Amino acid sequence: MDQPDKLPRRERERLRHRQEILDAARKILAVRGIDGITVEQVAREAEFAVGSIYRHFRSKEELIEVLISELAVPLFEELEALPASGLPFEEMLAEFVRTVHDTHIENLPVVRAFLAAPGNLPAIDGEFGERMRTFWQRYFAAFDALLRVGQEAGILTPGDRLPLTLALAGLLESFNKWALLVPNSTIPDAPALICRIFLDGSRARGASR
Amino acid sequence: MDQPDKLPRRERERLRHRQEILDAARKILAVRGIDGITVEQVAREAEFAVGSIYRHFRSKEELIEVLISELAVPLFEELEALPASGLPFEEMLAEFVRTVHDTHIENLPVVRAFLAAPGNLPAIDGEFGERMRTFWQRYFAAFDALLRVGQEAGILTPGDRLPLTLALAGLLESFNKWALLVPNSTIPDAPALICRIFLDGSRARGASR
Amino acid sequence: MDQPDKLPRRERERLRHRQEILDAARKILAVRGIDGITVEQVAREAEFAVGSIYRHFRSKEELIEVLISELAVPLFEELEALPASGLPFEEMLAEFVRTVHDTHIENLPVVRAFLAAPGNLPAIDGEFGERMRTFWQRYFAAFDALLRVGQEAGILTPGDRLPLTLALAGLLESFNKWALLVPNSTIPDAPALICRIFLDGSRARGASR
Amino acid sequence: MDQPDKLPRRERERLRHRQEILDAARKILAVRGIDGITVEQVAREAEFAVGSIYRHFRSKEELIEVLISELAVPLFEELEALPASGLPFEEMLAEFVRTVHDTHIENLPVVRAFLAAPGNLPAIDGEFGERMRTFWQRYFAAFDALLRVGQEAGILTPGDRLPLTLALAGLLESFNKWALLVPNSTIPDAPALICRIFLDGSRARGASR
DNA sequence: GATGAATGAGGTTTCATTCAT
DNA sequence: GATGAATGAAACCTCATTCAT
Repeated sequence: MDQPDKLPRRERERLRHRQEILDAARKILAVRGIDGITVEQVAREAEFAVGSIYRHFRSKEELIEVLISELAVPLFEELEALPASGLPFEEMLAEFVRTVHDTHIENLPVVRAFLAAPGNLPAIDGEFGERMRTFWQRYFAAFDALLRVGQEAGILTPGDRLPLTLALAGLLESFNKWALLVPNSTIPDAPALICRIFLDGSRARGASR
Repeated sequence: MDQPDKLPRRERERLRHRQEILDAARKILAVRGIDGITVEQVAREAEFAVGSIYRHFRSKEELIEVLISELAVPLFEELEALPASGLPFEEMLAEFVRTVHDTHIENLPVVRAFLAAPGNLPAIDGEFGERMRTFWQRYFAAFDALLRVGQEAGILTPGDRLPLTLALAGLLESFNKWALLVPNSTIPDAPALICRIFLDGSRARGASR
Repeated sequence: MDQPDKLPRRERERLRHRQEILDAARKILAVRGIDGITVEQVAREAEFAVGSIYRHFRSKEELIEVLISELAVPLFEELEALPASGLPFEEMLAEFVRTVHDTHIENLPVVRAFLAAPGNLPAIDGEFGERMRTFWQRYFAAFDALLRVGQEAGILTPGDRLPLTLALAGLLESFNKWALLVPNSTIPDAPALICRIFLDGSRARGASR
Repeated sequence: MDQPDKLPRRERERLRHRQEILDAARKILAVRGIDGITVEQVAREAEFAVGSIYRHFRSKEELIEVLISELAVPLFEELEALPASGLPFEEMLAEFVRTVHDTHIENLPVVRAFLAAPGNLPAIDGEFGERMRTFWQRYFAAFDALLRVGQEAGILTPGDRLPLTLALAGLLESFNKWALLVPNSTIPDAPALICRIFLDGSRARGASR
C-alpha cells in the first residue's frame, strides 16, 4: 500500500504530465508530421499552457529528442544484447529483424523522424544534431555487431560489413516506409521475408543454403 | 536561326531565367538543406528579385515540385523504357540499378526531398501532396514493370511483386542515404553489389545461379 | 537570552530568510546585471521556492526597492547626520565624499540600479517610481544640506546650490562608473582627489586656498 | 531639378522609411524609456508592420545601436577635430563642453541609453556589447585628447589624465541627468559653469588664474 | 509558511506572398 | 516582365505571478 510508487505525489504528477506532453507530441507527429509539431499545438493537445511545456523540456528540440530517445534507447539495448545471446545466427537475425520491424510498425511516425534526418544532415547542427548523430551511429553499430557474428559463423560474406549493414537496414526501412503508399497491401510475415532475402543475398559462397 | 529553338527570343529568355532560378534552388538545397530554401535565398542566388520568382512559379511548393519533377521525369522515362528493350533480364536490372544509383549520387539533395516525404505523408495535403503521390506511384510502377520481366523470365520468385519492389528500392535508397553517415567509406561498385544481393535474395527456387 | 533580539524564534527565522533572499538577489545582481534578476534565479540562489519569495516581497519590484533601500537608507542617515556634527567644513566634506565613495565601491551593482534610473524616469510609474523619486530627492537633499554648511562657512560660492550639488554628485558618480571601463586603472585616493577638484572648482572668490 | 537627390525614388523612399522608424524609436525611448522599446511598439508608432522593421534592421539591437550611432558618431567627429583646431585651450574646452552639452540636451533619452550602459556591463555581451564598448572608448579618447592639449599648454595638472577625464565627463553627465529630477530649475549657462568648475578644480599649481 | 507546477501575456524573429511602381 | 518593400501570421521562448497542496 505505501510501497507502490515511492515517489511523492508531486513527483508522480510531474512525471505523468511529462508523459502526457510526450503523448500529445506523438499524436501530433502521427497526424501532422514532423513539421506539424509546434509547441502551441502540443500544448493545446496536451491541454497545458505553452509555458508549461518549457517546464518539462528546455526547448522544442529537446522534446523531440526525448521522443526519439524513449523509442530508440530501449530498442538499442535490446539489439545490443543479442550478439551475446549465444543463439544460432539465423535465429539471432530473425529476432533482430523482428524487433526492429515491430518497433517500426508500432511507432512509424517517430521512427520516420529518426530515420529521415540523416539525408538532411547539413541542416542539423548544434547540440541536437550531435546527439542525433550519436543515435544513428549506435543504430548502425548494432547492425554491425550482429553481422559480425554472422561472418564469424561463416554464414555471411566475409570482408567489409558496411554493404551488409546497408542492405539489411535498407530492407527493413523500405518494407515499412513504402508500404504506406500501398494501403491494404499488408505483406504477410514481413520479418521472415526480410530475413530470407537478406540471407540469400548475403550468404557466403559455399555456405549451405 | 535554324530549327532547334523555334521559340521567339522573349520565350527563350523566359525559359533561361526559369532555369537559372531552378539552378539556384538546387544549389541552396545542396548547401543549406531543404529548410534552407527560402524564396529570398533563391532570389538572391539567382540574382533576381523575390517577386520575379513568382512570375515563374505560382508558389514555393510549385518550385520544389518542379525541381523534383525535372529530376524524376527523365529518370522515370528512362526506367519505363527498359522493360521493352529486349535485353536479358540481368542486364536490364543492371542498367536499371545503375541509372537510379547514378541519379541518386548526382542529385542527392533533390532525391532526398523526393524520398523523405512518404513517411511524412499525413502532413502533405492539397494539390502538392497529390502530385507527389503521383510521382511515388510512378516510381513504384517502374520497379514493378521491371520485376515483372524478371518473373516472366523465371528468374525472380513468382507471385506478389510488392516485396521484390520494396527490397530493391530499399537497397538502392539505403546504399545512398546511409553512406552519407560514414564518410570515406565509398563502396566499390555499389550498383553491381546491389544487383547481386537483390538477385541472390530474390531468385526463384530452382533458377540457375 | 538578553535584550538585543527580543523577537520570538518564528520572527527571527522569518527575518533571516528575508535576508537570505536579499543576499541572493545582490549576488545575482552583481553577476548577471539588473536584467539577470529573475525571481526564479533569486529563488534558486537563495535555495527557496519561487512562491516563498512572494511571502516576503509583494513583487519583484518591491524586492529591488528593498535592495536599494537597505543600501541607501543607512547611507542617507549617515550623510544627514554630518551637517550637525560641528566638524570644520573641509573635514565634513571629506567624510561625506569618503562615505559615498565607499558605498559605491562596495555595492556598485546596487548603486548602479539606483543611479541609472533617473534618466529612465519616464519609464517608471506607479508606486515604485514614486518611492524611487523619494530616494533620489533625499539623496539630493543630503548634498544640499552639506553644501549649505560650506556656503555658510564662506568657503563655497554663495547663491544657488544646485550647480554645486550637481558638480559633487557628478564627480562621485563618474569616478566610480567610468573607472569600470578602464580596468587596472585604480585612481589612488580617489576621495581626496574628488574633494580637491570640487573645492578648488567651487571655492568662493576670496576664500583662502 | 534633376540633380538634387541623385538617388532613385525607390532608394529615397527606403531611406525615408528607415528614418521614420528611427524617429519612432526615439519617440518611444523618450516616452517609455529604453525598456519600453519593443519592436511592436516601434512598428505601431512608425505605422509599419512588425516585419517591415526587420527589412531595415537585422535585429532590435542593431536598431538601438544605429540610434546611438547616429547621435554619437557626428558628435565624436566634432570632438575629435577640436584638438587640432589651434584654438587657445580655454576656448577649445568651452567649445568641447558646449558641443557635448548641447547634444545631451537635445537627445537626452538616447544619450541616457548610451551612458547608462557601462555600469551594466556584465549584462552586455556579443557583437552588440563589443560595439558599445568601442563607442565608450572613443568617447573617452576624445576627452583624453582634449585634456592632453590643456596639459601641454601648462594649464591642467600634469600627469595621469584619467582623473581629469572622469571629472569632466562626470560634470557633464551630472548637469544633465540630475537636472531632470528638479524640474523648473534651469541652470543658467551650464556649459560656462561646467568649464569654470572644471578649470578651477584641475588647474596646474602656479598656473595663472 | 513553504512549495513549485502552471499560467499566459508579451517579446523577438522569420518568411511566403502581394502589389504599386 | 521585373522589382523589392511591405505585410502579418505564426513560430519559439521567457518570466512575473498565482494557487492548490
